[in-house]
Amino acid sequence: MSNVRVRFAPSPTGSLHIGGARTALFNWLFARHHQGKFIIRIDDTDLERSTIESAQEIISALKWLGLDWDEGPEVGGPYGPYFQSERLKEYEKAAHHLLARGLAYYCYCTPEELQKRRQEALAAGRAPRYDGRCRHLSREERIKLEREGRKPVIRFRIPEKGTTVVNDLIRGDVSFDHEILDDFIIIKSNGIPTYNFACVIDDIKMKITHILRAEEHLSNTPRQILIYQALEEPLPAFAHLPMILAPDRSKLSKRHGATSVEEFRDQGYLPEALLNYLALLGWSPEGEQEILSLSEMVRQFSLERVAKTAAIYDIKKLTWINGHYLNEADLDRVTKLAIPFLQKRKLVPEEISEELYHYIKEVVGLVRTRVKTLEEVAEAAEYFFTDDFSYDEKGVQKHFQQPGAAEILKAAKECLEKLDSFDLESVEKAYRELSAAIGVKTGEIIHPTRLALSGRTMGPGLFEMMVLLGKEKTIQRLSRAIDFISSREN
RNA sequence: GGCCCGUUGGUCAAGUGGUUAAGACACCGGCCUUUCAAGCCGGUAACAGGGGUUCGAAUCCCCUACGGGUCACCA
Repeated sequence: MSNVRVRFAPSPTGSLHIGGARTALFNWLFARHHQGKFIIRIDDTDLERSTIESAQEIISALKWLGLDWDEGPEVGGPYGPYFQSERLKEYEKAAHHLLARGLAYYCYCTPEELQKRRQEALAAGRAPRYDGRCRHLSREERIKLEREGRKPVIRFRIPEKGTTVVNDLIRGDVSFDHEILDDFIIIKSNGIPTYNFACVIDDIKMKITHILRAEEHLSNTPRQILIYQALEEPLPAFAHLPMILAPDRSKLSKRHGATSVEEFRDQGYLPEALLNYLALLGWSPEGEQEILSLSEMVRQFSLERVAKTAAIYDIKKLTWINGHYLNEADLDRVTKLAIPFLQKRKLVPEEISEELYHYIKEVVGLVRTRVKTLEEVAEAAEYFFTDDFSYDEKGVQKHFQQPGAAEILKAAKECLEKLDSFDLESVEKAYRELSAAIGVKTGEIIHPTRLALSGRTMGPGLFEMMVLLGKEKTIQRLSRAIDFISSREN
């Protein structure tokens, strides 16, 4: 029995980013490895930017990935609610506790004033810190400011001297001098707590034992530690995960292509592939095996093998891993996953009959070995569902514009027409015999035939393709190619 | 700018004082083959720079450079 309790606490201001997904994954792996609890909490204290749609989107992305949680939205739990916006009383209580003990105070500076001072400080080359001017306001001064109509915020009083050390499980001890910390806001003028405060209160209330989050939070940590101390609460362990960067080493953003879990899903990536790839960004398994199932990752996961270095994400490797899983996965599952992609291209109807399903399944089985995403499956499968395709121009030059090309196709067509059964063996046998009979290499029949049937120079094995397409379609497409060649010649 | 973190091939990365400095993706070549993939075999390619410490440093210390994070009534 383990008492490990970790949480993933996204703010619902957008979709689930792959960085966030990686953080969620590491927390999940850590919890499962230690047989602890994985908790989801929605940090929605930013009233302007938080949306319920975003929260739902993040939750559904997590579900799609298969990262299940023991406590949180939808499942509840003993330490709820799991939306910060529903826990306002808790923060208020804690803030007043600090206020009463002189560890926090009201500040009446307006955002405009603060902004101005910040800019002045920056321009003068000074650190843009809060100057502490409301630190020692008398009762009279406060009343006066309030009469001016100012709504105060509550600030936390940073101890003047000393340093706070963050004992990071990944980075070791990191110390921060209190001189660089300023009295930060814990409750905004609208009564809502800020992140640094709310998350500490919740982590305490939810009995979180380990905080695994992205490195961008490292410099917030001393402030949070000071709050734990002011509240006389034990500290959780901290571990700051390396960032995930775009190929140009900048922060990942839309201009770098897909960044959200949802987008990867829509481009035809499989959840297990994304998870496997994400696990490898910042963590490494002990052996040389990089293709790992979720349970294998759980077994092996350890913070000791998490890197300190920011990682640049590489879509090529993700795609390679996806290709692997695409081929390993159960064919029925892949078929079902591929259908929406075919529908998007209007290759199959909304309603799929059983007969059509079986055809699709065969097509998917044939093309998936040579592509890496579901999107590519649909692309590669196109000509199995429509006659409306054109011939690859290079292919035409290479295979149709050779002397005798039309004759070869004509001979092929006639030879296929005579076939009683149109299965793999008979079709292949017919072609081999034909090539011997007319004295050309098999390839000289195969290549133009492939182009005639698919419009492409590459694809699945020709005989499989012919059989799947069926005798009628095969002959029809050969005729079309023969006509095409003669129209070009004239 | 202050503070903090980091720096091993193009990318992910192993490595914790003595290694021919792993492995994977990508790239290149070969084999296989009806094409393209896959698969198999092989190849190119790295310890940011400079000082120390040490018999010996990718590994420890310092400096420089570079990259990233943070400094909000955002999280």
